Amino acid sequence: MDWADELAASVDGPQVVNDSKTPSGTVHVGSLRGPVILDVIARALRARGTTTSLLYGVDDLDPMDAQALLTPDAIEHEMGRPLAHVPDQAGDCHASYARHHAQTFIDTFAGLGIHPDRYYWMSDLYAAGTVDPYIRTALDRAEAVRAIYRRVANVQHPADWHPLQVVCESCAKVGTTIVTRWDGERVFYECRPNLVTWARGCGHAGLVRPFGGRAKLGWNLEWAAQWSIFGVTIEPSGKDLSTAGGSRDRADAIAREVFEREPPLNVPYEFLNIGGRKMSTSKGLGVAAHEIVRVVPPEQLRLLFLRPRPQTAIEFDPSGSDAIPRLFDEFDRLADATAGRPVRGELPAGHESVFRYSLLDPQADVAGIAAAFRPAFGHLALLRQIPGVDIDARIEAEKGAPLTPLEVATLRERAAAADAWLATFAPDKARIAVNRERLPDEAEALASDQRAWLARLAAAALDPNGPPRSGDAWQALIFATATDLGLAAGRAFAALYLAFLGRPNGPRAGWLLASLEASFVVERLRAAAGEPGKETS
RNA sequence: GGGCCGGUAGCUCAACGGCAGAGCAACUGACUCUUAAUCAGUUGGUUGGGGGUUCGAAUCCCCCCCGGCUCACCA
Repeated sequence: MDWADELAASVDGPQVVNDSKTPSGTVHVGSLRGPVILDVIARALRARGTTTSLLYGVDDLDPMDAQALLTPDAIEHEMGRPLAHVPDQAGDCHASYARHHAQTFIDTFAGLGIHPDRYYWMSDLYAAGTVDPYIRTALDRAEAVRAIYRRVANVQHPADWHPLQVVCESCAKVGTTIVTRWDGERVFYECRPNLVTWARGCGHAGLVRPFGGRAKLGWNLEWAAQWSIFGVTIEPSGKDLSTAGGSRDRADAIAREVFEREPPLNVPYEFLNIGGRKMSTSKGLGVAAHEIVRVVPPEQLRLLFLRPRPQTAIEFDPSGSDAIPRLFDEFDRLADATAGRPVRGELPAGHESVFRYSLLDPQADVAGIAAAFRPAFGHLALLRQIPGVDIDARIEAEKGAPLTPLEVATLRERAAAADAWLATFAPDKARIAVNRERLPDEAEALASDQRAWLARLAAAALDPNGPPRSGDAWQALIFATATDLGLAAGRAFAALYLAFLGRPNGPRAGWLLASLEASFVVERLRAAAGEPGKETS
């Protein structure tokens, strides 16, 4: 964890770490990198004893622009209105659309162990008059703001443009209005039908005191105002904002030149790419966000996001790959190292921090958690596919002692994740399916000594006391018959897997056979041996 | 067009001025209850290309190639 600890070591004095988000819709997994980085920075600062507060803003006075999330008849009326004023479409008792969607990301953050000291709502700050001084300054210095836009972003606003949008007194929209005059107390604004493509203004014009929530600063100015209001010292931002001439450059310049305050330290971060492409559920590229959350538990997801340096793009391609099992393995390796168990291979720099920051609870008993027994994900995925396996008993046997409550919880979490993985991303080679219809084509590759042994096993299964009933019994019979014929155990097992699974390896064969009906097993053994199967009486 | 990130073993990545490494995969061997386990070992590299700085460059500088993201309207 070089990056967060280094960052924490590079700053002096109390720190205010901030981020904010527009509650316009659901949160997708790629967008969780920012909050994780934010949280890790705060934890790293606190680990050094730095007084730190972690803030998260809800930009709920931003205009509604997510058409897809509205009912068709609500689009004309709601598009362009402040999110805080749009009714909750879900109708589940939230005061507004903004409250509803903000709640989903607050819940998501909490699920990832991210608990800001305070959530603040821009609609509240505007209503309370907290933003008014910045509105006044921005209007007084509108020419300076326009100059910044020209210089920094090469954006040429009209000479009468002002960095403020009034909530229209007639139609209540904020996304459609433009301010063209400021007399020191009131602004003149127009609600234009065609100012933006995604919402239609009503044509109203008026003169209004733009304070107390009746108007909203432009995005870049609102950002800079937040910094001044809260004394923000560190604020990460995604590459979409951190690009040259982008929002962050503009907000930085506005902070310095208009609000006369040094902007916070930026920690630009890259995104999460799925298979080399930006994760996008809407385009059908990559993977739906909610699926990943089901397959990757919170602590592994934190690890995924915090292990690389923020400015490094994360390539994550869970589909048909071992990326997810590897993520679990890496987590377990870090746990082993933290617990003082021997670990193969190299460890990342500052691996203790990487593990500690991956945990949900910042106050967690790191040593105790690291020492806990964790079943390997790939192994668990295998066990989940074998019928009749008592997973709890099996894992407990592997540990060699009763599982603690924490270990049981980990096992449950991983078993669920393994099931979800097998149902979605797992490569075919990770899936075990007994081919019940017919002998797999791959069984043609069986050698004559293997076929002879399969016939022998089939015969042995029928005499003298009927087929084995347990995995142990099958396993014993497999070894006994193979030894009789002088067949190496490895070749015997390979023959079984080819006959039943169509592949040269598989799960513990005795238990696999025990999970199937004996008649089917015998029939298949004979078929694979080259004997007629159906005709056996 | 501007910006950012990346290109190192088959895959995922580390090394950030001092002998190019790990995990996984592959391959070899061991193991009579093991068969995706465990253990031991092996293979695998012109660090995208070219120049420069340096006693020494994957690492720093310049140019180029490739891949990706992002901005340029709004937030």
